[in-house]
Amino acid sequence: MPTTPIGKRATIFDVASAAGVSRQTVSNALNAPERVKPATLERVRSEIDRLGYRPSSAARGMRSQRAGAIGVELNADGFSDVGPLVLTQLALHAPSHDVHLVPFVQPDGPVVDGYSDMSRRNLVDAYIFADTHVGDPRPGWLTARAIPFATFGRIYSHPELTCWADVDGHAGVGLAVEHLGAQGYGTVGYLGWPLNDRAEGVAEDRHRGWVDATAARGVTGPEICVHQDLDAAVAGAHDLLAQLAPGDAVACASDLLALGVLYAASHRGLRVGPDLGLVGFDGSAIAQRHQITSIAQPFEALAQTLLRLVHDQLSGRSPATSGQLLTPSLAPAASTDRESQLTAYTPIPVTGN
Amino acid sequence: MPTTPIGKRATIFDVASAAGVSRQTVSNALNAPERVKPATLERVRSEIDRLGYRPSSAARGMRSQRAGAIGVELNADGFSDVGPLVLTQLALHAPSHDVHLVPFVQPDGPVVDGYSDMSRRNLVDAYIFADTHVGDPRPGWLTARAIPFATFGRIYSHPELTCWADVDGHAGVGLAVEHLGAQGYGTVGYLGWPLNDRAEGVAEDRHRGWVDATAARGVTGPEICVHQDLDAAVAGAHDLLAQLAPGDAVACASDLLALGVLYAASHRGLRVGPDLGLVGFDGSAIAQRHQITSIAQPFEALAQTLLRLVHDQLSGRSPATSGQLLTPSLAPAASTDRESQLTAYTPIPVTGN
DNA sequence: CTGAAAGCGCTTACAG
DNA sequence: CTGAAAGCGCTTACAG
Repeated sequence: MPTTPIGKRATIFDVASAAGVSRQTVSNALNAPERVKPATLERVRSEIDRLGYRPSSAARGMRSQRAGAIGVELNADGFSDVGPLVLTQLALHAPSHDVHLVPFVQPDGPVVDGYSDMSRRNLVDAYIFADTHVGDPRPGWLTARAIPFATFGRIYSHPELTCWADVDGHAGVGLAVEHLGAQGYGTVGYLGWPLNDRAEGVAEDRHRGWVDATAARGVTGPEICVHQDLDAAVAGAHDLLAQLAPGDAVACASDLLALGVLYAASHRGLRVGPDLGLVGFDGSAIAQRHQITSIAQPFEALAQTLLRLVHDQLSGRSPATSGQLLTPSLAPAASTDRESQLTAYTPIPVTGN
Repeated sequence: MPTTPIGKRATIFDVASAAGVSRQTVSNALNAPERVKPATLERVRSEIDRLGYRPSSAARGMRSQRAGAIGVELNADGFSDVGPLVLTQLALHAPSHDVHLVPFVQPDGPVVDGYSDMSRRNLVDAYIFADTHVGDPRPGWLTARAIPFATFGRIYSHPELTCWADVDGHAGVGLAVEHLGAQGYGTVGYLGWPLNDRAEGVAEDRHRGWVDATAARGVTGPEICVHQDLDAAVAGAHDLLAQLAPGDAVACASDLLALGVLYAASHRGLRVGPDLGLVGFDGSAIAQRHQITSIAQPFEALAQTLLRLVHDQLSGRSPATSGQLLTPSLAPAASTDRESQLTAYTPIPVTGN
């Protein structure tokens, strides 16, 4: 296979001869600048800039036995998991940790094949992945081989592991309840997910946030749990709204569930904002599109934390003593504020039931 | 920085001595199997399997002067561009082209910095990116340096370049119109984007699909163009529906616009399906969630085509003589079929006028 | 069909 | 503070 020419790169040798020093001094200027006399350093650096020199990734990796890369597993269906937003933030911040990302997909669910292959080729030094669950083979396999990794979401298969970062759903829903209280709404009901659902931990985490926050207010409210589906959300919201009065509010486990509340409320002649408080969760496109106040996931902090977790392990630094819980923030939508003047309502069909 | 031990990998030397051959023979078995005697090949391969040997990515890259990687630029906002779905498909099919992906983000829009840096480090051999536009510096910069690349979307800055793959919006909207005709709907109107919009080419492509398909039917219809925004879509849909009668239909440039039609229709007491035909475009989560028939983008074919385009260039093969137009497919939603029995309607508020 | 030599471009010891 | 030597693990010529 002939290689397409891509212009001659400058090598460390070119920089060394241009600066009148040896190759090692250039290497030191890059990797241990404190060992180089300031005047020499300055000269070397200016030659580096002039020639546009960058160390060859392959040569550096080969000598140092580090790929300088983090494998990131994507979900085969292209949704959820280490979602697009986290991946974007990871890609944005990877350079500051001196690594690049290598995304990969395993068509047959959470197995270990892809990890085994990439590690054998020394393609990556560590991994980031999401959606761990009881029975997940990945944390155990990696741990047994002392391969560094960090996960988005608690590691339910190995509660003793601390190399995870997660959204503090408890605090997030707490924020939602407080916000609704501060806006003057009365009882705050909850539309959430079944507690024994697939994403068991997440459902419970967010639910307890509502339990504790409403308990703190001294006023609890009705709750309904439904699966992550629009029709189910609408039906659940009707049940919930039947137990609430105008001036009350609903906190939701997700923006999709909040959209269901929006539909059901409208069907019942309730205006979200003036008549009913509503806060979703995730800060997703749904919330933005329908102007629903939401609890925004801290994607940037999540990405930075995950990168730091693997970076620390790669540096042999002592691991964190506990998982990292990151607090989401309130993303208010002006038009669903209590004071907003909603005037236009458009009826809309929802199929099913 | 001490390195965390990750278990001793087998090297080409281990395989060679285990199989009783020299290192080059192992290399040949991997890279030019036809040059190795079948019996020897078999013996080498069985040792490779037994030892779990994989060539070191860094060593191979250094010697062959190929990174074996494709840089993929992601949009800084995490949406659109080479979307999550294309990226997933790229990651899924990259191994069959013997490459891995390196996603990267440029915080300051479509510049050339990231490309320059990655190429200087020999981190990737080629690039894939999206959203080219008039004045885009990337195609010219890469072409001048003979760095291979392929784009998702036509290259408006360099019409002579053929290294692109795109969705055939013309054919897609044509499919939509034909489907609506086959279902027995009458006039087919169009809710699209302004033709001089940012995504100029896409808007025009899809619009002409409607023009040509309705002309072929011998019955044209009303058209309205609005920006990609739910409120604007609802307003535009009202204008459009005012010019249509029950039994007519609407084809849309996107699923979000189709959602606007769904809302406006419901507001006017029209049931999508029995009273009004509706087809969106993109096969997005919106269409699935609201059970809107849509034109699904061919993400897998797109990814495979993009990989093939860069692979051909890297192999020095003759480039394609024209861009690759991929035909999307109809993704019918049973509940909005003409014959469906829609019974449940839920009114829903849309904020803004 | 198989093997001995050279070298890809760095960094890591170590010696001055 | 700076430099000469060695070697990371492969593949690419080339010689047998």
